[in-house]
Amino acid sequence: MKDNSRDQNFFDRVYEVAKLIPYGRVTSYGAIAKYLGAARSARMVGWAMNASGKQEDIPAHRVVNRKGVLTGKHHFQGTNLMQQLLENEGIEVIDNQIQDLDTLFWDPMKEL
DNA sequence: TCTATGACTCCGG
DNA sequence: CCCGGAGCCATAG
Repeated sequence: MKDNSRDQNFFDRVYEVAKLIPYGRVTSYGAIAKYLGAARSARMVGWAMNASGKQEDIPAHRVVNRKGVLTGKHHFQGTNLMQQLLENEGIEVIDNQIQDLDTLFWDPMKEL
């Protein structure tokens, strides 16, 4: 057990923020990373999401890249599961890209 | 220890 | 907005 303080915290932070994403809304990795104070570690947020498979309450499908593209849909179980989940929340997704992103985008820095 | 990789983002053209 | 290149940083092998 060395010092699990920082790492564990980072992952947990990401999970908590992901859980805080409102229904029918989406955000970007960079936004979460920035909110956590690791704006330059957007990739790490994605990595945390990858590990989120251990957590069932993590709506990773609400997290997309800055373009609103479902870059991580490939990591979901189903081929189009991510899109299905988003559409289920009333989010229109075309060609792996979220439509009307401006309205659906949820910025933790701005909302929290 | 070092290298490669990636669910990203920013910058210049 | 699209394209190519560079930066960043934790994890895996």
